[in-house]
Amino acid sequence: MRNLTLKDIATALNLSITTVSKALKDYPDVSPKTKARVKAYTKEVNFTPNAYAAYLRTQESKIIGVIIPRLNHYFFSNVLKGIMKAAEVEGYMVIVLSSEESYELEKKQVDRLIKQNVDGILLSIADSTHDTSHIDNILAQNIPLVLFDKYSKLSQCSSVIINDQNAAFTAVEHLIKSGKKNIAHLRGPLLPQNSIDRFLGYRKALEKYELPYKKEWVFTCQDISSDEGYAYAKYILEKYQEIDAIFAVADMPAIGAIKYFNEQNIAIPKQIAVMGFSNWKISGLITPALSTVNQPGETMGRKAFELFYKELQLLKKGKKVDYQIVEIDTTLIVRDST
Amino acid sequence: MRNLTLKDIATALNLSITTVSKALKDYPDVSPKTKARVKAYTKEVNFTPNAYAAYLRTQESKIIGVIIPRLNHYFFSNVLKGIMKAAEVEGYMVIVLSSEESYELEKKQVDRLIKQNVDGILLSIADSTHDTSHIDNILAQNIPLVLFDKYSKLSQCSSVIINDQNAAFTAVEHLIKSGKKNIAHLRGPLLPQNSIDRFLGYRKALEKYELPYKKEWVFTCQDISSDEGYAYAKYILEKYQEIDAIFAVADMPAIGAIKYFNEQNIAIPKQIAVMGFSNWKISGLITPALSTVNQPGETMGRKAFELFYKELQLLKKGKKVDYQIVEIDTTLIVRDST
DNA sequence: CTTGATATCGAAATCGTTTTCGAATATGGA
DNA sequence: TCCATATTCGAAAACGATTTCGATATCAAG
Repeated sequence: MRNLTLKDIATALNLSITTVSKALKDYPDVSPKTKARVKAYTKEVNFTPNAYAAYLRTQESKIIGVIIPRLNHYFFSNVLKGIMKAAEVEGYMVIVLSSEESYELEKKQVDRLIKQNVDGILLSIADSTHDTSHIDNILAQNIPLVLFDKYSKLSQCSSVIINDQNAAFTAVEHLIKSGKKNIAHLRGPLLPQNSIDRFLGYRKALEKYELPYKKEWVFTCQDISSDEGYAYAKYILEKYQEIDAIFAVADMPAIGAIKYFNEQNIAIPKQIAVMGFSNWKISGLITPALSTVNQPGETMGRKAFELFYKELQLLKKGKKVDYQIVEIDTTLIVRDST
Repeated sequence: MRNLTLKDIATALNLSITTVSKALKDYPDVSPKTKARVKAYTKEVNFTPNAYAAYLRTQESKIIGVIIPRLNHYFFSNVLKGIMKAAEVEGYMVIVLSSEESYELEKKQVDRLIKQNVDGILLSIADSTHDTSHIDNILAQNIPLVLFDKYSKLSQCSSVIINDQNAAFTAVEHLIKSGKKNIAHLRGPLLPQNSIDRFLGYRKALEKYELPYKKEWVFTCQDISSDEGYAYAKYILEKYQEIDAIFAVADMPAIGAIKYFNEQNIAIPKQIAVMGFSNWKISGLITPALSTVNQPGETMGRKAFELFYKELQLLKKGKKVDYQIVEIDTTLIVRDST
């Protein structure tokens, strides 16, 4: 039961391969009558041209590649969802790869996608990525590239991001306005821009409201896990009893902290408030429900695809494409933990 | 900066396209010397044959398609991870599609994958899928197919599953052995086999330990959400105070129930115990931590790919392939909610 | 009746591999 | 020296679509 080919259609309709192909693509030099005949028949037998053969002439694979740092990660799953929905509308397939937060693997995955001749690459860089030669490599080959969420200030390409600094500022400001004065920060690793920006937002908020910044109150989460949050919560309770609020770089550490405080019967938010970041599904389900910053993953994904698609159209027309940076709005979500 | 082709390599080395191709594929009729020369050069210039052109001859795309019911779903993310890791080892790319639990969309996605000429399809059927003609269609075209987790008893094809009935039995048995006597069940929708089997496991456990089965104590979760769990928990507390344990078809409803009980200051597990199913990441992080059944997603994904790969090898050799059903072990995870 | 324009179609080249089959050269034995 | 057999290579035909360009048919105008 081999797939049908243009030739099959042509012989069945007593036409040439050329005419069938043209009819399907609405070329002006085939009569409306034959067009209708061809289209009716191809619909009847459910024919669509072989994608790979088409690629060989057009050099368009109608496939894009997406690399995310982690697969089982609520936020990135949502981004994927946004990408796929948008891709489907334009008839694109999505190949998904994971870098597992490893720079080496990320380079390798980029290489695989280039070899696969995808029409574009959507990438969220790994925390451990410290140089951008592989990214520049993509750009050098004129493959449309869009970074999302985890971007790099070093590379000159389209990106879809949130304003981490402002979002963090707003979150910490909310803690301050609710009366908290000694606010600790569970920050992310030193490398990714997002960690840096959220940390800067935290500092800026303290500064504006003239609260003390103490670097002992900033704790670094290497892999942004709940375990780290749990451990730091314990440490804070033992060592810095004056701390009355925690702003975490992400929901996971915040949830870990809440778990520990629950176990110790610490009143949240009365004795200590906890603020997360990202608005994972889980954050609304724990007790107390976690206040956090909503980071609209699906919207980011959709935007990222749209950016790619626009670039591709320009590229096909031979026009100059210059990169664009889209900032997605975040919102503060106040629940019971603050 | 066009990609290199065999022709480029051939002219550079003063050989024919044929010889270069053969050298790369270790044909016996090219001398070790030229083989070495070709391989050294292709490595130097980082050449790999164009995948789509190769497809045209070999009819192998080295791409598989995966359809899952939901993208932002911890369990399926883990399955994806397992599939991708295994696929990568064999040089396969993975196109991911989502059916969003819709039968119509699932049919469409299957169709897209067939049109894309993927080498195989890995599928977890949607809850709303009520017939299997699209699945039979895959099989009819001789495309290797592996179902995972959400399978159907109707289709004769390879599957990777857990023993839902046994797993549920063990979970309920644990509730009984911990002294609970009036056990309610938040079941899934009526259609998917998994819901049915978990429900049957629940009944079997009650039966074995001679506990009453009351159909009023079985509540159906249409979309297996935390909201449903929350609502049913409230209903149970108001209407059936004698119920002292809940076995949920999945973690989400269980977590919703716990949330409500926490709000009402109900002692878990003393007054009412709660058991989930699937072992989502979140279930260990709430308070009290949720007892559940571990469903090893990554292992399932890996196994599913392996099954596909084995089938493909047989198919290529023209051997008869008959389908296989692999059962993955689950384990009971006892935490603080029981 | 010729000419030129227009509408409709098809032959053939092309994309980059793979693979069959035949040609050329080298090797070895009688 | 000559033939038979290995060894090593390349020409060419696929794979299935797209697209350029030329061929034919039709028709109106001169």
